[in-house]
Amino acid sequence: MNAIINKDGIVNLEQVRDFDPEQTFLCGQCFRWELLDDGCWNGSTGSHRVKLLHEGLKVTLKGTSGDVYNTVWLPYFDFDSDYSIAKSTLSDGDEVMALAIEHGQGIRLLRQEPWETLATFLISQNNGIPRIRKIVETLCVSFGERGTDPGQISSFPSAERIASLNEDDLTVCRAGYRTEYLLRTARAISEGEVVLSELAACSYEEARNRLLRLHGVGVKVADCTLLFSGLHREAFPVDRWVLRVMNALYPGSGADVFALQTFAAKKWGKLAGLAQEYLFYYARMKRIGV
DNA sequence: TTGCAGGGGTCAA
DNA sequence: TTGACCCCTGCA
Repeated sequence: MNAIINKDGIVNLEQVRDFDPEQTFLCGQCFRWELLDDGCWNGSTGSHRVKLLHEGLKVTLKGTSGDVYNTVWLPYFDFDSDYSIAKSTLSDGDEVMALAIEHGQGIRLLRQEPWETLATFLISQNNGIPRIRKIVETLCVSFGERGTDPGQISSFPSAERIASLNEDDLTVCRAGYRTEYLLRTARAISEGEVVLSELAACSYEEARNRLLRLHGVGVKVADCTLLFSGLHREAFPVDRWVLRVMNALYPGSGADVFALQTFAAKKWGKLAGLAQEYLFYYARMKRIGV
């Protein structure tokens, strides 16, 4: 992949393989990217915003710079990873997986900002996608930092910013009982009870155990946080969808979360999280397990 | 219009 | 292991 960096805030990427923004943004790992009328995707991570246009093997990023691309967007999109090796490893001797990869060939696992990922999946629990998007958007618009240019979106509020609020302030988000989880977790993070930047250096099990100390964070939210922030790609989040899908595609793989995660760890190891995304996307497209 | 079930979980008993 | 939790959406 080649990156051509212009001075006017535009980065042109050529020969971008294994990337389809629709598949990547709509496979359930993020909730803030939106498709605009001009065909661009508008999104953000941390305090950085960008517009993305995808045409064949070309990707154009607008509203950024060479430095920000190299330090923020390149790792965010996981563009420095070669997915072809992972794909051939996963599909070797596995027809189900080969088919799933064919359908979701452009999925990339993002490396999202850990706090934003944690907070978003805290909000996602027992909730539907449109409503998750609405709550996250209200949170950002109400408490994030606003971009200076017209059409730019608000950034995700920091843990410290949310920790400075109270439950009444957050009622505007209409998150219900999740408000308490968000507030308590934001306070715990800002007080250093769990240091998110240390999780990458921990083993997967240790990282997960640390997240589980947070009030409102269970196994599902912890695994989503570790997988979708790129901290531990072997995480295999199991929700009711995954449970149904796995039992439809791999009969006997497990009747509960623990059994399924054991199956996934044994079968896919460090690639378990990626395998899950291909299977999940495929199952949703084909309405398998519905 | 109203009522009800269910949603990509977690906590506490 | 089970019910409650907030609140929105879809459906009858």
